[in-house]
Amino acid sequence: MEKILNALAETKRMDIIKLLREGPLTVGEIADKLELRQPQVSKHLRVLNEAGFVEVQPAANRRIYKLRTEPLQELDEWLDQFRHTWEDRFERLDDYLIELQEKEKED
Amino acid sequence: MEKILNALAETKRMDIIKLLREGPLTVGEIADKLELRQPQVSKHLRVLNEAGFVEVQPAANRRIYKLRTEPLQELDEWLDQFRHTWEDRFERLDDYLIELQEKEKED
DNA sequence: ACGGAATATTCCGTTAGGAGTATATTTGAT
DNA sequence: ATCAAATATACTCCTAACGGAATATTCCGT
Repeated sequence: MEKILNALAETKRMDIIKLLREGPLTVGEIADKLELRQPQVSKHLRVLNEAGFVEVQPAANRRIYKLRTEPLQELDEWLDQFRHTWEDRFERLDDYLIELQEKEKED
Repeated sequence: MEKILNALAETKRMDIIKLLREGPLTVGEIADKLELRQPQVSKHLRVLNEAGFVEVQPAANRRIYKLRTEPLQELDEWLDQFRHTWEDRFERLDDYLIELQEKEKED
């Protein structure tokens, strides 16, 4: 999960992901469309690959990168644990303040 | 969105978020429970705050930090654009390979 | 007003990561 | 076998960010 978030938390990599939503692309094409240098693209693709965001298909000279959505699904599942929270969360802050005062008295 | 992801993509901050799920806590309590030094906790809370993940309630000497789920909701909404993709995505890779060969012939 | 506790901020050293350039590697074409 | 194109890797530089220690700040109790 940390790897996934780290991969996403970088503008250029996020751009690549957005771009690959429209379909697979070669390294050179990505570099052209995003106006990045080829080495940077390769490096970012490496990170994305290690986080599971892309898969590679060699085609002769080139390598075609295709988006994988599994990491995003994982992120979605991770969010599950919070979904109930942003729906029926009751205000615990007031309770906590009282609890804190109780502790004070004990000392 | 970048701020949100950046805030999440850090182990300690993620730990703080997990911890705050159980309820609001003071800085000192967070430091104790996670075995972190107080200044680091304050710094991480600063980042979390700027990303909208926490709100603060001063109580005398202390400051009680409470989790906000809005950024997570934002993340959830951002994921929407991919949800259809990981359901009914058709294989475009083969098509692309053919398309690539067409381009070759043109040159 | 003073002192202590809780927290925020600052300064510093160290490290991780991104960008640029050059180079290695692979592949197809001739 | 050689060459050019596409890509990956290595090296260097530079900046951002984390961690630690010290200090500033705020607040309450006395």
